[in-house]
This record gives sequence, structure tokens and C-alpha cells, in this order.
Amino acid sequence: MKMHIEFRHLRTIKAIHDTGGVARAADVLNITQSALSHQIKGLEEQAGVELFVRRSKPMKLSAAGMRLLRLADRILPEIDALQDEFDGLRSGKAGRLHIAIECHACFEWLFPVLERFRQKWPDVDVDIRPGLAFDALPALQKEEVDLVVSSDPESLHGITFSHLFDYAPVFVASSQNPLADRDYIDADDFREQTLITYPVDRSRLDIFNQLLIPAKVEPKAIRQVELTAVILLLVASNRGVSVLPDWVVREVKYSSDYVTRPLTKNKITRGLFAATRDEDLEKPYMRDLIQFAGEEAHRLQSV
Amino acid sequence: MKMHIEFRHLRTIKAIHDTGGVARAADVLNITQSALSHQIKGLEEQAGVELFVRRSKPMKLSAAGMRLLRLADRILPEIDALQDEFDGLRSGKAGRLHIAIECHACFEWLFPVLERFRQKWPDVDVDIRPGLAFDALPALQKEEVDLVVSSDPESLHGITFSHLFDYAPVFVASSQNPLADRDYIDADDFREQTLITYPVDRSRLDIFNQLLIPAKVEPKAIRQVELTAVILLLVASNRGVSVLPDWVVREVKYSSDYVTRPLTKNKITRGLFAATRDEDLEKPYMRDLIQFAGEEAHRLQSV
DNA sequence: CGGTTACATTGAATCAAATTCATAAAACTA
DNA sequence: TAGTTTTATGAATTTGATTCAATGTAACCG
Repeated sequence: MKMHIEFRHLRTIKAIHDTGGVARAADVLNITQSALSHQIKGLEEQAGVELFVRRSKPMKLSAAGMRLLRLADRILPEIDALQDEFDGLRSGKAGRLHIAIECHACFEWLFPVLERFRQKWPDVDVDIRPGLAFDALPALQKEEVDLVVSSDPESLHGITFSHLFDYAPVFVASSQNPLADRDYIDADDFREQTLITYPVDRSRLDIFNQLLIPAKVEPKAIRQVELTAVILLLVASNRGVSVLPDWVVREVKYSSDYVTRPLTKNKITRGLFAATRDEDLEKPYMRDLIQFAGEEAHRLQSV
Repeated sequence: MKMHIEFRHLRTIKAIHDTGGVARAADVLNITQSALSHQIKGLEEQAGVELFVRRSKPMKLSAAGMRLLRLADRILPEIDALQDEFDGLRSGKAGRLHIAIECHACFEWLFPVLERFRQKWPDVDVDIRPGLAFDALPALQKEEVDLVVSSDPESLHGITFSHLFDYAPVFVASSQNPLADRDYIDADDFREQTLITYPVDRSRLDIFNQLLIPAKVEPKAIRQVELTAVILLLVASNRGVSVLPDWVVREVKYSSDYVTRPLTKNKITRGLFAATRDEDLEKPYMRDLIQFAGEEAHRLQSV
């Protein structure tokens, strides 16, 4: 009778030890004592070791049996815990939320959102992947990530774009800059400026896809900078100008070093979206995150 | 298809992850790909959770699947380790050696022996139980203990008494004691003495079963003391006399506080034995212990 | 002791579930 | 798109765990 150690055996060992006898254990496990006898025999054969001392009648665990019992005590609770986790997962308390963000500046509002989120959903596995290196939406479809922050909704099968909030890309420049006294900024104004942007393809930058590309305008120079704080530093010392979302520039609006101006007379406005798989939208924690994001953005923009 | 989580499933999960695909995993596990497919399906049903992401073709573990994988990585090595332990146990490297000693004074030579023993057999679970409270030989038969140190070999089914060494019970007294100048001590000499013994039944004391009981002599008084050191203390201050094994009195033989004298003209000699279950005598560590005991006693007595 | 009871083992029969076989469906590749 | 690889499915099969019925054995008790 070839046999592997199985959880069944661990439960058996534990039951026999707890009840102090095969007969009683069989009762607890709802099988016949014969079954247990066979089971033990098989197990002892496979282990090559006597698990029980049979000299006394209600038989007791041998040294090896005790060793196995200790293993059972360690392992069985783990299985149960896993089951609980899965139950939680099914009922929507636990889960995974790996976020890909296509926009650098989004960290600004995302971190506070995630902080709040983690309070409420401690069992959800949260992670952020700067989604600049790869194609975020296919990754979403392949379940490599669970949420993509994007401002370019596409019609994709199985993917829903939930509107988070609107924002305005805002022109930022040093107060020393000649453009500082304009009421608003137009595409042509960039011809003589050094434009500082995040290091991503220009098709993903609002300033290009909303203004410069349609107007076929090329700035005098482009400088790519990773961090928002550094961009602002360079702008303050008039090494260039930049275009940032309003929730970022709100902080510098009242500093005398900077001026902020709307883009175009009508002020460009864009929407930000959370792309998720359709089925995930059912999950309560997912709806929560989307709501939190809207609230946080509103809070930032209202300052 | 009702199904419990089993080790089989853990192995499956691990194999699929390692090989990166069901088909390959099936190969490794030497079962058909179909079997695995069924297995996974059953497991997912029972767990109530999707374990794999099927959107891409070589399918990948989902979040829940990863969780299960982590469990597998934790548990499977434990099982293997247990198997190894059992193998070791079977091949005689590991085991249990619970010793019951019926004689108090035996600690003297037993501790050095066990120290040496533990160096050589680190995987053997050694323990000592002062076997004075219970009947040691039945306990040996019931595998409650594995070795009994005794000086009264009996013919018992399944039990072998291995001779460890011989020793002589020796009379000890204060050098102030009137008996101090005798060449040897006889039973009658005890009539006017306070005899200090270990607190056990007199039938288990050499002085009684070898000398006083046959001679029908009763000491003037008996005082029971637990510790060897205390017995010697009392003897030194002439509060009584005692009879101790030669390996104990060797230490005091050259102190001016004590005298030691043989019992009877011919000097009583006794044997000490290790009682074990017959089958345990095969075990290499058991033979080793018995040999060590003989050597250590020899060393002590030769001082 | 001898009889009674509780407990454990055994072999054959049974039954459930894991696996295989044969085939279909789906996804990737070129 | 054709061809290949990978996974899924349903029915047949096999494996092996469990039960049944009977036997063996240690503990218990007057």
C-alpha cells in the first residue's frame, strides 16, 4: 500500500493524541476505527518508523509519533488560516491592488489616498509600479496589475475607465520670466522657452498632446527631469518653464518666486481616470479607492 | 468534486510555478496534464478562489495562488526534513534514550557518561527520570523509558540486563567514630549506629538486602537523606554512618575527616546492570552508552 | 485466575475520487 | 491565417481509502 504523508494523517495523529486512543479518534473524525488502523499502518510503512507504542492498550504516541504531532500542530493551523484568508478574499475583504501610474505627478495625491486606504483595508496587498516603462493597459488585462491611472481612456474589452477628477495643466514659470505678466499662455509662447518635463514620451505629456502638437509648435529646448521638486527648483531659478497639474502647483501659487498661468484663453482641462478590469469594480475596496482618490484630489485642488 | 487541500496540491502548485506551465509541471510530477487540470479545478472550487490567471497562455499564479505557493514553500521542506529524521531514526542515528535510575548514587558516574554520549549522538533525545517513584521495569516494557539502571537483574520477557561494572558498597564513618579502627565492618557493628541512607525502600539498599536483613540486624536509628553530599556532611560530623558505592567514596578516601572500610571480611561486591528492551540492544547508540558506562565507572574506581 | 469488556488488527468487499485517455478549445507564433 | 503550444472537458479507468465482518489482545474485575 503505497502512501504519502497527507493532511489526513496529521489530523489523525492529532485526533488520536487528543482523544487518547484510536477508537475515540475514529469517532471524532467520523470514520471507522478500522479505517484509522489501516491509515496508521500505511503511514508507518511509508515513514519506516513506529509511530505508536502498542505495548500498553490505549496506544500512545512514540517518540517519532510525537515528532509528527509537533509537525501537525505547526501545519494544521496554517492551513486553516489560509482557508480563512481565502474566505476573506472571496468576500472581498482581502485582495491585491497593484497600481500602475502613467503620470509622475500623480504620486502627489496617490500617497495620501493609499495611506487612508491601508487604514481601512489592511488585508489588501497594495503596491505601486511606476508604469512608465511598460504598457500598462495590456498588463491590466493580463492581471499583472489591477489598476492603471491614466488620462487617456480607450475603449478596451473588459476594461472600465472610472472618472476620478478633472484637473488643469498649468503653466509655471519664474517670476523673472518675460511671460510672467501674461494673463494666459498660448502654444506660440513656448517657441522661445526651455520646457522642463518628466522623462516620458511626449505623446503622454499634456502640454504636447493638448497644445504643442496640435499647434505644431516646438519649444526652444526640452529638458527632462525626474522629480517634481527638482522641476520646480529649476523653474524658480528661471532655467526653464514647465507645465504641471494644478494639484501640484497649488503649493507654489503663493510663493513670490513663481507665477502660474492658465494654458490658452479657455484654460485646458483634462480628466483623470482609473482603469480597472470590469469584474474588479464589484470589489468594495476597489470602489473605495476610486472614491478616496476623488476626495483627495478635491481636497488638494480646493486649497 | 469534493476535495480537501492536500500535500499533492502544494506540490502541484510549486511544480507549476517552477516549470511555468501545467504541461511542463505534469511532466515533472509524472502524471498527465489532464490530471493536473482536474486537480487545479477541484482545488479552486474547494478554496473558492482563482489560483491562476488564465488570460495569458502559459498560465500564471494569481495573488491567491502566490499565497498558496508561499505556504507550500514553508511546509514541503518540513515534510522532507521529517522524512530525513525518520530515515535517521531507522538507521539508528536518532532515537530516544530515557533512562530510569533506581539508585541515587548513580548520578555520579551517569552525568559524565551522558556528557560524552551527547557529543557522539546529538540526535538522540536523552532524558533521566529518577525512577524511585515508580516501577521502572514495567515502565521499560511499556516503552515509557528505554533503559533502567539496576543492580537486581530479573528474568523478564523481552528485557535484557547488560552488565555494566562491579562495585563494592563501602562503609563510611567519621574518623572520630569508634568503628574507625576496625579492619572491616560486620552486620553486628550497626546495632549501635545511626545509619544514613537514601530515602528509598530498604529492600533496594545494598546495606540491607546484602547484610542487615540476612543477619537480622536493625541499626540503632535510620536517617534518610536525599543528597550524597549531605550524607557525607553528616557522616563527617559523626552524626551517623553510611554505606555508599565505592565510586562515591573514592573522593573522601584520602580526607582525614572520614574513614572507609570494607563490609565483611570478604568485602561485599555487587554488579550494576543496564536493563533494556531486547530490540533496543541492536541500536548502535545503546551499545555505545553501555560501553561508555563501563569505561567511566572503571575510570572512577581506578582513582 | 477465567470471563468480560474495550481496543486494535486483518482481509475482503466496497466505494469515492484521482488519474488517464481521447478530444476539444483557446491562445500564442510566425 | 495556419500551425503549434497550452489548457479544458467528459467518460472510462484505476487507485487507494474506507467499511464490513471477524479475529486477536491487552486491560479489568469479581
